[in-house]
Amino acid sequence: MNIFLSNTINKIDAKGRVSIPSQFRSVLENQGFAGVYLYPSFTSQSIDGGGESLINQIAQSIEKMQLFAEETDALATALFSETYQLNYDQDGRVSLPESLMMHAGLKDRVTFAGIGQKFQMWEPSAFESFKNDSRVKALQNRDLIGPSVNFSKNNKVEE
Amino acid sequence: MNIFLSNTINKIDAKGRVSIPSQFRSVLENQGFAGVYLYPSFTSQSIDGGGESLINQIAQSIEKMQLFAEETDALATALFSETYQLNYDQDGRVSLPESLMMHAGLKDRVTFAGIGQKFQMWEPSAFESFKNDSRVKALQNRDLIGPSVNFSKNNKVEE
DNA sequence: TGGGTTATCATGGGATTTTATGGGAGTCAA
DNA sequence: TTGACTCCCATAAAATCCCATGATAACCCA
Repeated sequence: MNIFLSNTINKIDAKGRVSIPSQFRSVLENQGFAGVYLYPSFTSQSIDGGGESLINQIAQSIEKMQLFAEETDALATALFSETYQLNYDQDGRVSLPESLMMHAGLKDRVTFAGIGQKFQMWEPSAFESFKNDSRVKALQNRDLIGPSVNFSKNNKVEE
Repeated sequence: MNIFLSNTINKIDAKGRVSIPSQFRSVLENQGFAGVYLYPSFTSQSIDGGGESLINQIAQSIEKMQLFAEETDALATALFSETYQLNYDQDGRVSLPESLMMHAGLKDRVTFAGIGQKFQMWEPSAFESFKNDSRVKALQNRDLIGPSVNFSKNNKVEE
């Protein structure tokens, strides 16, 4: 598999360890190494995560921006200084940094949600409400997605 | 064959396994790998399914959008976090996630209905009533399809 | 054309493997 | 020492593999 899909809830144990879901690990390992990059989401109370290719994409888009040096630096600093590279052990577990736990309001359980190029980690009940809101927005914006996802209005090629 | 056609009812066994109809499997394998992508339909109480090409289309349209936009995350969450990639075993069976079973109201039997680029999975009796409605709408809108599909009284886009 | 033989397929169930998770023991630094 | 972090092993539950069966469909040949 090469994109992050589906969602699961895993436990954070007494030592602060969490298992990265096995399907996510196989995506990560396809990208090059047995670990994750995590940083606090800019837009929500969750943690964004991904592998080599996510980090490369972000680095590239920062380079491409035609900004004054200071602004680019500020963005890069904001992003990278809060980004952690965590290698998981042979059981597939990492221990989360305090600041990320805080940002997402995590206690003893965490929802891993695959969203394609990256995944997010949420406090489970917070994720539930976000998901419901997302579904509503997606329905409103379904034209953006394109004709291929036949998720359409009057549809019906059916029979 | 490269599109999904016709419909069959298969059993969900005690372990929660279902056989993907063999004709569907051959479509899927033509697309690259021995598995399905499943997600809850946005518009009905059913499960949408397809192969590589369906998921690639979805992924591409989302990639085209901007990386940090809030809307993009919401859209990607709505689509991907509820999408499951299930590789079927050598008998052609998958086990369905709880949340999909719930969404479609499945118990011990499921109707697979081919609708071209993708297929749907329905609780059998729910599918029956949906099919009847669809046929009425399809007849009303048959001009939309174009002259090439001669989709006359005895219908059948099939074959 | 009809009848019998072969494949193919959906399904049941036992055996094996994977996965998430708990906890012990070792390492290193303050 | 104490705490943070590994590495390693144990376990239970879930997913997957593998084999057997019956039913149906496809095939073949007189």
